[in-house]
Amino acid sequence: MARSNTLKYIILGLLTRKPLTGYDIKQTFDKEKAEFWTAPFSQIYPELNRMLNNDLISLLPTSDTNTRKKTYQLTAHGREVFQNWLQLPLAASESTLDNDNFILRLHFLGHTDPTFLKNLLALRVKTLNLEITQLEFELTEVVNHPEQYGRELIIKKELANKKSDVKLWKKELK
Amino acid sequence: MARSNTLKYIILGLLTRKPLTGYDIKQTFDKEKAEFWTAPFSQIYPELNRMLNNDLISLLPTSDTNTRKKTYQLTAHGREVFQNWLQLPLAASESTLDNDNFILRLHFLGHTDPTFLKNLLALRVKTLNLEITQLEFELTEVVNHPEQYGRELIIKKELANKKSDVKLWKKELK
DNA sequence: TCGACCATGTAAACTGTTACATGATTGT
DNA sequence: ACAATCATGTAACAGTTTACATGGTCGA
Repeated sequence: MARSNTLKYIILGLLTRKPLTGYDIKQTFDKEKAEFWTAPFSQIYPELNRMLNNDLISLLPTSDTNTRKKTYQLTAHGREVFQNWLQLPLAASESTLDNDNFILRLHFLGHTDPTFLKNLLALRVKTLNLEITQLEFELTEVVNHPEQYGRELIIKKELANKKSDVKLWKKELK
Repeated sequence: MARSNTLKYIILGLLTRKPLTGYDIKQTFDKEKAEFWTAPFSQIYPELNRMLNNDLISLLPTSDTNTRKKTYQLTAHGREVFQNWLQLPLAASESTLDNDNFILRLHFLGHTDPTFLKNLLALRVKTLNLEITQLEFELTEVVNHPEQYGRELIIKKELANKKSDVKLWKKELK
């Protein structure tokens, strides 16, 4: 996922909830990473400084002067950039939504915006159905090749996963 | 998956089937990528030259001198390196096998080595069960946080996927 | 002859990982 | 006093993507 600057948007997303330090952000990654993402300090701290320079975040003023701790909060600009990024996949007509971009956005949603959630789920279901059609086709091709038995198992796994996802999101859309 | 030099092993794996050019390898990626992997020419060609220098592959002698086409085949050394890489996750006791490393190895298996396939599947099932336990726990935590509704959905999706995988691999183990 | 596809590469920029470096705070 | 954890960073390296560059072959 090069060039998409994912880390920046994850940090923005985490800061929409509450102000955090770089250390807090790393803790959150370690706790939630299984379904999500991870990044080392050496990536987080430089990114925070870049974001500070770009006016996406600002230092939370603190009376505690004798500590090196830096707590960051979103600026108005940062909040706007994050909202635009959230909406991005829904902007283009005829668009699709891959799993990473879907998961990334879903992660930050609560119960507050059910319409947006439904749009996101609907677009993902549409994309999944396209992928399922393609995989069904690939399966018919590979069954004649016993030397690609491993690949056949992978396709079956992917099909089962995607069908399970469609079922889950459709349930949520009701 | 940095540092693990995945591309090298994928190329070795593809060449176990038959000799290929860099262009052929790219074609294979494009065709099989959905369940698998992708890489641009700018990554493939330099990698092939590195592998040639390391005696993992060699140029297939061809009478066709007036073409720039380069067809590569595995050397004995390359074949050995690939076999060692395949077995790697099974070597350590108390090891686990993440999805990427599992899929990567599974992709190259045919019907020829059912024992190895079963060992691989068994290790993956073991790992999946550990991950499922962890996700069940995270789910009990997140249900009290309506502001993390999106994350709750992600955990549910991951749980459904992993349980589906366990079912599929256990069926294959019988 | 012209466009699609075959065929191989280099350069620059970006993303991500590992190793290294430093020092403060908190609990036992 | 000592260990664990809090807290912030730099440097070097590895992997990946995008843009650029070049030329051959084959069918309509």
